Amino acid sequence: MARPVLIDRESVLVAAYRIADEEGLAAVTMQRVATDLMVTPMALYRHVANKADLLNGLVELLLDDVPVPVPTMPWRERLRWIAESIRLAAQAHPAVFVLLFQQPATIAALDVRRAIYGALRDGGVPESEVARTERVISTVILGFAASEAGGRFRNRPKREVDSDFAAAQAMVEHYLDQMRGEGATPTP
Amino acid sequence: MARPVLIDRESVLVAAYRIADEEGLAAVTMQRVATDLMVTPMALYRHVANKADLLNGLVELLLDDVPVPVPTMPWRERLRWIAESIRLAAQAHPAVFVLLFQQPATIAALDVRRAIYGALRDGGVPESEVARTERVISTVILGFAASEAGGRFRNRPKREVDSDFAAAQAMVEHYLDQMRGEGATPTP
DNA sequence: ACCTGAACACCGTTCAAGT
DNA sequence: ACCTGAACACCGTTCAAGT
Repeated sequence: MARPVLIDRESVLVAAYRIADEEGLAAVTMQRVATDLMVTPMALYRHVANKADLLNGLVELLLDDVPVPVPTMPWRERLRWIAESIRLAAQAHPAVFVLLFQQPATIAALDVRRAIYGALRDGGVPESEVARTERVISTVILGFAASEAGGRFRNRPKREVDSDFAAAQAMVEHYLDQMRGEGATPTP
Repeated sequence: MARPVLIDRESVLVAAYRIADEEGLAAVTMQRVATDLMVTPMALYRHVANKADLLNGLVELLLDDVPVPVPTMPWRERLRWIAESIRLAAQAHPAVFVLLFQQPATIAALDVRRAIYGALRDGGVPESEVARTERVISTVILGFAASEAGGRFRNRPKREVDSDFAAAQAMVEHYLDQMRGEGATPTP
């Protein structure tokens, strides 16, 4: 009988993801991932091209963990939901999250970006300003989440960080109201 | 005669800084730094505690490269100057800049933070709001600069990134005007 | 097709030894 | 005090070989 398949790409990524979450990126080595899967390090190379490919896979896994809101939700709530989801993902997977900053924005988080576009359009942001507005507010939210994930706020009490996040969100919302133009309908 | 001293902490950091700038963080190894200084890798350990200490030293070097504005400058111009300086430092030293996100905000950039505090006070931000306002606007500017340094915008034309930065700055300035309160003096 | 054994060039770091 | 030689346990990655 043929030998059973021991691992596949997904099991490799999941094992690496768990190591990153529990012990940080430095603990994610080919040898360690292999050990956890009870194979030799060389077996991994049939499922990931190399270590860089493995790390890219982790970012994909992270983005799959960011829930996208249903389009029936009011647009403002959708944006708040996305911001909150990104922050929660950063808190749950800080090691992987910082890798997001090394990836082109056009590749990472396609679904999330589309959801933001939809909310901005429904909010009355002119089509010509939708793309830029998304880039600017995404940078603010990602910057905050990455600061938290990377440890920039590690010496600050949680309540303070929470209210800083609320302040950043308020800043974003005010910017948004400007982008919507003066003739836009008030907050739905 | 005594043998001449070959290296010191500063020469080690400067050599590593140059390698990081020219070839990225991955090229910064103890062996490579030692080779450039024409000593053995073990010689470095008399001047830096270990590799983590060396990387921390690079962040200090980076922050020394961020010029702080003179306090005679109008406060709004001081803030713009700082934001611009941070962005330029990120562009000049992208590899080292991303390390800033791994450091507590309280340790890194003490001088820069003090300069921002001063500008905010001169701008009429109430004392009780100075610290939080600094944290929020620093996060926006650092987030933008780190996005650029990390390559999140690498697929976008330079002009677009420049105008995104201007938009982010406008957002920050608007937030600031709110923090200054309604009775504050108009833009000096 | 999938995994292993052996091997390579590199890592960071230590310790005792030299000057 | 400062640097080196030798050594250690680890990296990522390749290639030929096994099943």
